[in-house]
Amino acid sequence: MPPTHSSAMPLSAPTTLFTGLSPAEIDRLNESAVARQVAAEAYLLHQHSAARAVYMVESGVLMMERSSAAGRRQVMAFIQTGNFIGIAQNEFYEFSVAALTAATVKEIPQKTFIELQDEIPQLKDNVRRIGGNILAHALDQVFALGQKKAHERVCFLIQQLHDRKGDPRSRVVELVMTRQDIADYLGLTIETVSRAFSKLRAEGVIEVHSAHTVDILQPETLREMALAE
Amino acid sequence: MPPTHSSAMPLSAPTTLFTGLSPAEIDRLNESAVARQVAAEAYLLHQHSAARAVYMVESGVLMMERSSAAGRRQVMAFIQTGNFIGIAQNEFYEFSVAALTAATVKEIPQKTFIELQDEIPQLKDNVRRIGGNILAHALDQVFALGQKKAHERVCFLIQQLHDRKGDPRSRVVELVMTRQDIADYLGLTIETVSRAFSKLRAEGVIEVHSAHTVDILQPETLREMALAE
DNA sequence: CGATTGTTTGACACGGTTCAAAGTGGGTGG
DNA sequence: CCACCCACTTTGAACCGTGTCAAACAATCG
Repeated sequence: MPPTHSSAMPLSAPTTLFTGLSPAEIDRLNESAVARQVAAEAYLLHQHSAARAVYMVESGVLMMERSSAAGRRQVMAFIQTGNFIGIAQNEFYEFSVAALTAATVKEIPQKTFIELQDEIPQLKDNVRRIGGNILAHALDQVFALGQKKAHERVCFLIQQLHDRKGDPRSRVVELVMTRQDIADYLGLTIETVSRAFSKLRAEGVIEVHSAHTVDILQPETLREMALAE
Repeated sequence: MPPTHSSAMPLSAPTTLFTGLSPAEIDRLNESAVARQVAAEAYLLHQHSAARAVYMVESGVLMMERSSAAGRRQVMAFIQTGNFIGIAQNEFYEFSVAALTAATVKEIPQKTFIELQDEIPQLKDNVRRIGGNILAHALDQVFALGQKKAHERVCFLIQQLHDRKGDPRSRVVELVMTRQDIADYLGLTIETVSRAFSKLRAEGVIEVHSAHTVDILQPETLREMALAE
């Protein structure tokens, strides 16, 4: 049976670049990669700069954002261990990527990366799939911003962060980002985000331990609100 | 010099699957393709169905949409001649595609399409680029829904439709879709969209010939509003 | 322990939605 | 060909959710 909704179904086994690769192939990929450290608050890459590399996140949390000339900022994604950056780019990056925490990434030159795909068919498949997942994520966000109320968008984010953690039984979600980052991700203001958290707490859907840790008390309610059912 | 913003720069020569291909290669692609007619109002494909083919639009206008269990609908894109459908999909379509007008498309089985990319390197590049454009479109929409006011979103759509027409000097834009479609694309209601058109008309930015034809009177103002500068 | 930054809460204003009604246009049948 | 009808669009008025402005509160770091 097909999923009822893309975001309704956490990926059971998320595709990485290494999925299905032989040890030898994994080695080849790793040989082409250079480890890079990114300090908290620092930028990994900037909007409009030439897209020369793709990145795999090894640790830490980063944030993909886009700013207009007027200074309005939209956060496009929060990026965690196992996510990829720059896979579906043309010659220029369409966004900046900043580190929320100290992070380590592996950098592969775009040219090398494209060549490796010709030599490793399975890698090409993985890239295809990851590209599909990235687009699916963007479409989920379009739906959230276009159709959902403030508290539903907050549920959408909490659910998204929860789904990415391996264990579905865990009910604790860490919010590494600030309220401003959340607001800019969901197309809201700080105050509205804060009120949405308070409302969900008052309704008993979540518990807010600190501003950066929430407990999910009613997973089913959260999920419904996140999907806007 | 890099573009100031992805949507600020209409693609000078939009990439098609055929870009840079030899006549023989174009023939091979065409041999694998089956022409299909889609009647106005009919669906080309449905959300959650298995993604078995990719499509090139030859004529007509279609609409990509996603609906939630609650019946809320988000229009993801308006698709015109030269656009592609299903290029960046995984096993299931994440959206439905309906025809606004009678349309003709070429259908290529996904499997064949993937194999052809192995045999025609330039085709692989084209697919990469088209995939990048599709993601860029989605990111533009996220930005619009997250950061822009109603009248700016309407400018965003008008500008987008204008940029896709070949001739940048033409100041006429045809709106094939209904106000409801526009509303669902921009995350607004019919009434708000209608009021936004009236406001832009009152300000002299556009002229509304009929509900489905507008004249751009102040291209510069329109562009600024569309970009939210 | 104070200072600074980030978060929550409150009061009010505004933009967008909702509900209602009038206006417009295209198509059909008389 | 005109008149009617139906669907779509526009406009109006009241309401509500979110944004804005302001202040209290909490947490973090020196």
